[in-house]
Amino acid sequence: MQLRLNLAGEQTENNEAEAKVADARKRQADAQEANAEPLEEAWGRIMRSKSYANNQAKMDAVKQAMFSGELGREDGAKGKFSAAEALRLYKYLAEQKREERLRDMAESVPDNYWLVTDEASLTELTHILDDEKEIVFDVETTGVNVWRDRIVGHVITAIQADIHAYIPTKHKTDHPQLDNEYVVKTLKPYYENPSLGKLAHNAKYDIHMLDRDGVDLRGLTWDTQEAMRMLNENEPSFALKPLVTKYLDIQSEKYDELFGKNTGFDEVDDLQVALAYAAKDGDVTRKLRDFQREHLARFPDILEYYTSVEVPLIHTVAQMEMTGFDIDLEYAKEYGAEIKAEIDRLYAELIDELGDINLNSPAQLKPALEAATGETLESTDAKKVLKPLKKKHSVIAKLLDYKDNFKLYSTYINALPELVDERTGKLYTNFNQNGAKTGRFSSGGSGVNLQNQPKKARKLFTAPKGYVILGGDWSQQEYRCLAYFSQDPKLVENYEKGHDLYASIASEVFEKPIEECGDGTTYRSQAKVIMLAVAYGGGPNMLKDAIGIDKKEAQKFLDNFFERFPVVKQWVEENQKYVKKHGYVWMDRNQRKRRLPDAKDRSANGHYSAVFTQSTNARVQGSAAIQTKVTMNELQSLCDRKTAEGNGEWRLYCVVHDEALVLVPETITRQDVKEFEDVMVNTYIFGNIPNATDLEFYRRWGVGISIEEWFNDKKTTVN
DNA sequence: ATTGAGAGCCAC
DNA sequence: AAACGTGGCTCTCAAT
Repeated sequence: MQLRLNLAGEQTENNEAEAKVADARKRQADAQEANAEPLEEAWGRIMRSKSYANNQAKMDAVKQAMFSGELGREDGAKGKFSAAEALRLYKYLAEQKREERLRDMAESVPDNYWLVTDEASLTELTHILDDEKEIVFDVETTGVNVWRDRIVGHVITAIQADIHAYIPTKHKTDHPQLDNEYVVKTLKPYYENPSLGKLAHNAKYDIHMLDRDGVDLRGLTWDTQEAMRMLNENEPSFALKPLVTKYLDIQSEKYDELFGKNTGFDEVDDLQVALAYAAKDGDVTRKLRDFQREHLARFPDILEYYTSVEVPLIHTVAQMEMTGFDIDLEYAKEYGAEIKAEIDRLYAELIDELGDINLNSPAQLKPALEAATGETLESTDAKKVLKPLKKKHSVIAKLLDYKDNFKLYSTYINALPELVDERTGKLYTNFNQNGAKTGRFSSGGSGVNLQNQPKKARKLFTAPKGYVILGGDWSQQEYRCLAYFSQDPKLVENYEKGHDLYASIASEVFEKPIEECGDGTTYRSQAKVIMLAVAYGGGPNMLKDAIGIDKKEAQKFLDNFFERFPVVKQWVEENQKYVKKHGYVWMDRNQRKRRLPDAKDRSANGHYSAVFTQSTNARVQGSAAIQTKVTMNELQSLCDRKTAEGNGEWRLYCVVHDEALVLVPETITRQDVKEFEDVMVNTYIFGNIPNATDLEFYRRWGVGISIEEWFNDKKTTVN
């Protein structure tokens, strides 16, 4: 869509507006004459309609415009004014407002917003940059997909000089503009200069886009989006405009509302409009940073953590995302066909038994299943409801089998190959370094979440030729964190002596000698779940579902645990007390908070609330996430160092909470593995609790090869 | 056709 | 005495 703008008629604008009003009045009069219903009456009728209630804000805008005479009825409108017509008029009104707004923007560009479209101006800008310590940068693009879209212009704010420049390079316009290659070449030394500080909002996006143009951005000092996640993880939106409106009281329209949802910025043909919009982002990003820095200064530990861990992590994560994933398409095809055949077979058999229903519809499935089994089902939840009935009814066993296969096929095996990028042949995902409110990563955005790939799907992820994946899994990361926080002597001793934690817990909780609680015993696996329940703040309901026992027994296990580990119990209670009093809890070394304001309110009426379990869980989960993040930055340094040694490229590959993977040349040595392990184990330690990590090689992710096995096989192949 | 809520289920 | 953490994707189903 091209934007229709007429900026030539500045002087005639008033006349135009007057003419518009006159025209509207005339049409309104014509229409009223046609059906003789006064506007007041028509609106009185519409306001009683359901449509009005559903679209009140829009309707009110139309109503106001009609009563003020700005807006009349539709062209050629006949008969009674209807709610449907009012809604159509809203669209017309919104479009008018939009065009008016764009005109205003173009006409009221501040003097310190520079449109740079010739070499002399760009040179002048670079001279200003030579004197700057810190700049804001932002790239405008054809869209929001970093793997597909391209840069169409650069925003640079020179903070000291208070100059906000927009350098368009690929706008579809008759206006002259500089060539992108020339601009990139000119700005590259500034973008890549680590001692010229850079601010941005969602810098990872711009880092990716610049990388596409061969620029390795360095010197990032502040990201206003990530900073906001430090200041308030409960913020409803982390987009620049809502934040600026909320905290700086600077109004700004959303991109979609100004330019349309699927409009690339290159389609903005009026460069004054482009300047007004783009340069403002640079301007407000700097203001937002100043605001955030002032507030974070009150929490020096958070500020220190933010600048030393979160900010460098942005570059680390961008590097990791750029690595991408090789997907074994052949294998996916074969394996997919196999699963599909199994799904079809099971489907046919199930339809025979249950009738012609949609097995994926819980609403249809529940009654059909009840009829076939004679059971009364609470839901069709596989884990909770169906699994316990699996042995009793073969149809349920079959259905569970079907569900497993269907999920595996539709979400993973069949879906992954579809998501491979045609340009590079790799699969990409987005990692959000503060996607979870606890500070954990989330992943997804392009249809693939790398953090919930089942083992069977991980087999599709292969190392490229000449490379192998090296993975490290922190052993019991969150429980070590729990031991550290609580300082429970039994837990601490367990980790200091390197004993089997689950066996120790089983022995305590079930009062059995440790010999009966070793690997593979039910006691041990149940102890594992109990520990999980404790760390996640789970109660008896969660535990009973997890191990398939009744609630009473689950409660007994929990009681036993807390009786045997009273220090853990005390620590959990302290967290609850703390959150009740303050409305938040701290992560490890006060690096960040988890704000749970409901805890303060709820305490007034004495009800137990989810925030109490969250208060313990957030501390454990959030502190573990800090360990992962600090270590990731070190792993990135290790990769850079190893790559610089010249024996092939090392790259960060993926992170899944307590698991970090790197892609390394298959010529990797035992000494290299030792260095990787050192980084995993020694970068971030929870006080007196040592870390441990399980290392494995993968040709296919999920099919582990032990370190010994790898090097022994190597020897035989080399010889 | 597109959108949003809810159910369900994958991971740690 | 109670009580169950953090995400994202696919599917259905109903509403535009």
